[in-house]
Amino acid sequence: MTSQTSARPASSADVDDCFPGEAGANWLDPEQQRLWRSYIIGTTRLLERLDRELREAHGLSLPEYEVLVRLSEADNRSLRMAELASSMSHSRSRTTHTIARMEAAGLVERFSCDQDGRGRWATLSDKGWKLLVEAAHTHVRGVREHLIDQLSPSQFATLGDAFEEIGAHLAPRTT
Amino acid sequence: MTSQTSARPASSADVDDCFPGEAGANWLDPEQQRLWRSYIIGTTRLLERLDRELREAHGLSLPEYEVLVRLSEADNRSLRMAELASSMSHSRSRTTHTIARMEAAGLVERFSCDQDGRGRWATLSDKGWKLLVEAAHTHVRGVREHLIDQLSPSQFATLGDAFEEIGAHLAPRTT
DNA sequence: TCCTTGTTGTTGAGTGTTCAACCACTATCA
DNA sequence: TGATAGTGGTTGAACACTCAACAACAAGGA
Repeated sequence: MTSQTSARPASSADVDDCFPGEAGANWLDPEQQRLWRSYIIGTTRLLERLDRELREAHGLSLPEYEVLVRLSEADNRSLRMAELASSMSHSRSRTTHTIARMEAAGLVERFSCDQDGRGRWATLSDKGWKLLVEAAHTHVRGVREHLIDQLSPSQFATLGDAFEEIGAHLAPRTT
Repeated sequence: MTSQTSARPASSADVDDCFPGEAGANWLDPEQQRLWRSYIIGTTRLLERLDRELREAHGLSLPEYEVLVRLSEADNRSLRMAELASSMSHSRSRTTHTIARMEAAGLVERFSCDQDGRGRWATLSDKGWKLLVEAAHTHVRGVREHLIDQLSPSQFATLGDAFEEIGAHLAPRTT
């Protein structure tokens, strides 16, 4: 294993020579670096694991699962493509491709929109609903086991609230 | 915008009929659902933003930047491929592809290993070092602006420690 | 020595995402 | 009504990642 520092390009002796006069460059201190790196590694592993478990048990990726969840919550189990995209913070293009695949798999259907000739509805099919009902067990168990059960309730609450603020601060994309 | 619930497949009236006798299925409660979804959205936006800022300013993705950081910290600015992979929790295959691209761009070099005929060293080139020195400013500014400055110090510390535990609990892959 | 097993790293095919361009349509303003 | 700008959604190519298979070598025992 390697050392746990980061962000500042290096820690060896000759480094200061390579950042001449940049003492005021406001680097992360070692503790901040450690926390940041823990976050990156932890998130990488967590999302990878949840994705893998869904795939192996149900042939569903984590983003696909999220699509099913959002459609299931919507009126008539339907959402406009743009709504669906922004609710997940995905690009329109990505959403189109994802829904196209899921439609080919029979999990969702698409319908043109009467009120707005440009729009399209994505609707959860019965097959999609049934798959969601099954996959939800796997997903929830994973979130508990790998995330919630690893933390104290207050840790988990702090974590969620923190990302609430972070997400709110980062304006949604428009691509 | 849509409602903020999740994980449990739906919230409409007929849902309980669809989960017969599963009151004991241990779903996430509404607050847990909210926290979980905040995390997913926040993380999606944060990583996407940091990646975009690096790309636009330096033509470098966030994973590529992390490669540069790790190599810069290592003795002789070099790491074995497997070490590099595991330090980022990436697969060997992914690391091979990433390094191949970065080698083509002149940012790293690869050398066979004398002690172990199977092994290879990835080494940071001068060009890679120079790019890292530049990109570090962008990256650190982004981490501060979008993450650290949005949180209190104790929130940030809690977040980092939480993911330390989460990451530790999830065994590294072997693929 | 030979055989077996495990490790390191690469490869190419398949899959998912991004990006830029585009068409169809709506909204606004004159 | 016509012109213009903006929005919703799709497309295809380029790019990044996963997965399974593989080649080369190491390690250890018979």
